[in-house]
Amino acid sequence: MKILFFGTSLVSKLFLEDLYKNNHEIFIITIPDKHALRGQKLIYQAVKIYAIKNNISFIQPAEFTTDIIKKVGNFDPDAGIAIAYGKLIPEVVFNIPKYKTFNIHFSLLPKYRGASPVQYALCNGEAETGVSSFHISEKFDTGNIIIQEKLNIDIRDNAKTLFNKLIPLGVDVMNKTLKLGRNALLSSKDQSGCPSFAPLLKKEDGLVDWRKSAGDIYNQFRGLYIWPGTYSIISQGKLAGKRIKFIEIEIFDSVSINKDFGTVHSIEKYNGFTVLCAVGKILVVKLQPENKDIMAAWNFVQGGQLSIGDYF
RNA sequence: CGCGGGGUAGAGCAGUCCGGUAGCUCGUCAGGCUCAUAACCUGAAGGUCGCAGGUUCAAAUCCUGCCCCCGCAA
Repeated sequence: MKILFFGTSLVSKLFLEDLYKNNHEIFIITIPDKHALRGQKLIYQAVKIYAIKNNISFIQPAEFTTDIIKKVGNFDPDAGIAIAYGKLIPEVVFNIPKYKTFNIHFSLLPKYRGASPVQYALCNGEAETGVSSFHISEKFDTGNIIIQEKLNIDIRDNAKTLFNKLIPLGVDVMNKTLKLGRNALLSSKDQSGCPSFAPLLKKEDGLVDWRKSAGDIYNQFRGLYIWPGTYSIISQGKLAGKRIKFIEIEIFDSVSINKDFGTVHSIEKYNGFTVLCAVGKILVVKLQPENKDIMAAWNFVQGGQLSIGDYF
């Protein structure tokens, strides 16, 4: 099949890989290159790197000019697939392919419409999520559902492990949807149920609120595991004012009711240290101080960086 | 030339301003104590203080150049 592929990130690259291996003829639309990390280096996104490596043709339009639209039309695609593309696709473009364009979304739509469905499902402590394929319409994530498959979320799952489960399922759903071809258009149904939203995450969403319960904080940690991560800022102690990123945490106790939430409560030999939450305690196992490498929380304590009684 | 922090024993840090025997908490090894231990006691090993120059009687510390790591911002 001739496939028009909209994608940018690592996740979309994994879908692209499957399409490429299945010998589809692919034309990629990905986002323009973005600025830099610490120095000023240009970063190529995963999809672009893969496209270059495998000599797949791609374009990086900043906007869909008539010229771009003409190019896409010349490719004459059978189907369009959008996965983590990162920009809104105008109707004139997503309607170009014969069977239109569908999207793979990692939630049971209409739940968790938006850019971060996996993360939000975890943050909310959901026990179940899934993958939906749907026809793209003008509004984000509102199109008609083609295929929907469920997946259980394990209590130990974090964003990384859950993505690892959802991606193969998503690839499967993508292939099934492709196989439907024109029939996908006929069989798709309106989204039913109460919609909820999972907007793009911001760095600040990673700030831990110790007034919450240990369970809620742990869910937040699971959800934001890959990005932006969870962090807190030391208010009182040797490193007052410094930011600490949490790399690995556990629920240490989920029942105690605490008044001095945010306080370092105990040092657990070799394991790390505990912090009081409004309800329960969190054990910090691995962390990354501002300007430092990732280290075991226990080692952090060894260096005298944090003591019992200090607080976030 | 975006802003900033850092490189000292296997780990995490102090010491650097104000040059003068390389220190702390752990780990490791040996011995002791103990029914026992990731507990306690005693002892030991382990460092070209990121690299290269310079100043000095003397440099982890002051000066110059370079390499590497990281946080933030975008």
